[in-house]
Amino acid sequence: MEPAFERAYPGTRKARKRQVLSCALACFDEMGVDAVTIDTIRERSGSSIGTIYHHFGNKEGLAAAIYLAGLDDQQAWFETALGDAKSIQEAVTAWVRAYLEWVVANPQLARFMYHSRRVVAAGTSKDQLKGRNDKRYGALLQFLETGLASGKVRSLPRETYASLLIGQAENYCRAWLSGRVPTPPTEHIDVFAGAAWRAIAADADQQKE
Amino acid sequence: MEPAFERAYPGTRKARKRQVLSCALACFDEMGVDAVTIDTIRERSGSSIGTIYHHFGNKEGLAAAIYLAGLDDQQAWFETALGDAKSIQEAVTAWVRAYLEWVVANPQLARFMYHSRRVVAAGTSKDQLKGRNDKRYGALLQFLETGLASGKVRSLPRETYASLLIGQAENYCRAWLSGRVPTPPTEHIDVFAGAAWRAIAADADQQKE
DNA sequence: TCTTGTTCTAGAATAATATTCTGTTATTGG
DNA sequence: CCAATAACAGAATATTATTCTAGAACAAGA
Repeated sequence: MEPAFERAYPGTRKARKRQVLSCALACFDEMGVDAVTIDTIRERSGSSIGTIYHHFGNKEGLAAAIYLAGLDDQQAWFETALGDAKSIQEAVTAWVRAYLEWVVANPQLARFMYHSRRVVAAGTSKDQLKGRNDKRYGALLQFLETGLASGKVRSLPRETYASLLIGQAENYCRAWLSGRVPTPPTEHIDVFAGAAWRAIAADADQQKE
Repeated sequence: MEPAFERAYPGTRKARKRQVLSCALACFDEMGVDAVTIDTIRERSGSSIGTIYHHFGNKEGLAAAIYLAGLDDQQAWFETALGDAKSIQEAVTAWVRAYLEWVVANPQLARFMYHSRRVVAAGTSKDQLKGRNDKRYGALLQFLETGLASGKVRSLPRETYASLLIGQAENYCRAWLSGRVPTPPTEHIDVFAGAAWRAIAADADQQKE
């Protein structure tokens, strides 16, 4: 059972709900969201139509529940990641590492979330998503500000930093999850942490100290 | 009418087919693939159920036709992009520029393709997709080999180069297409071309000349 | 120009699927 | 123990995808 679902819906009372979530995720992952029928999920989870609709309202609600549980799990994962970082470079490395490790630890969920952001974004309030996202990036932003002030970080359009930091790693994770490359992202932590740092680091001769 | 569809299905005889493709893409883009019904597309395109199924077989076939037309259009776009590049750095810059410009020129198609790779990958033969992809990256690979030999390019795991080159730009394009950042990617060509080059460039003291 | 086979168009008929509804059974709080 | 609420189940209904049949437009050879 995925830790994300245990976290989102704990207790024996919610066991059936978790069971449905887990089976639905497996189905979505194997066949793609819109190829999966409610009846397939019902059969695989040993549940019933009524139960599924009671818990999730409709198919989109089911997808949204999976997505939001995944988002919360990621957030919890990241919250500990930056714990003891002393410098911006350490923070970036820890961040990239946490990103790659979460994907490798939750491949089905990661694949689903990459492909379904849109589905959920439509149904959920934007504020809710934005709030969670801010929390995810919050700690890193502090380091970034400091780094900018000290000249360690290259001055670039604000809106591009997130892409520069995580884009390469994300692209590789997508490739791995879809089988286009064989090596798990975690084996390239150094590569992607290094690339992220070089993407935002100032040139050597521009640093102040 | 999208150039991609004119290219894929030229001639007056295929006008209806293009019309359906274009309307379907607009519907998919506005409502998400699985929220769109065949009847919506029929109504919007002023066509008929029979016509749609005659041309595309089923809904997935319609999505696949859009995807493959987009892929061919991208490929044609890229084929001219590297034309007069003299060095690996110029090639990387031209490549990133072409990538960003295509996305900005074809936002609906780009959004659709980012979200539907999986849908199509299932239905289409992998060789077909791989062949097209190889062709897309082919010219750039030549430069990469040369750059590696001369020491201009950092030695890294082969499978990571593609992600290092295009990951940041792709991430920003996705963010722009989903409204999370306001500025069109083409206004940050320098940022992303520079980042791509720094991601794969060897450190100054490691170059041979 | 006719005619013959093919492609395109159309919409009614059917099949598959999502969702609602009604009733039953467990669980919790008082 | 007794409501009140949540969970569960599956039949009934509504929505949507797909198939089927048939006519219209078209291309190419006689």
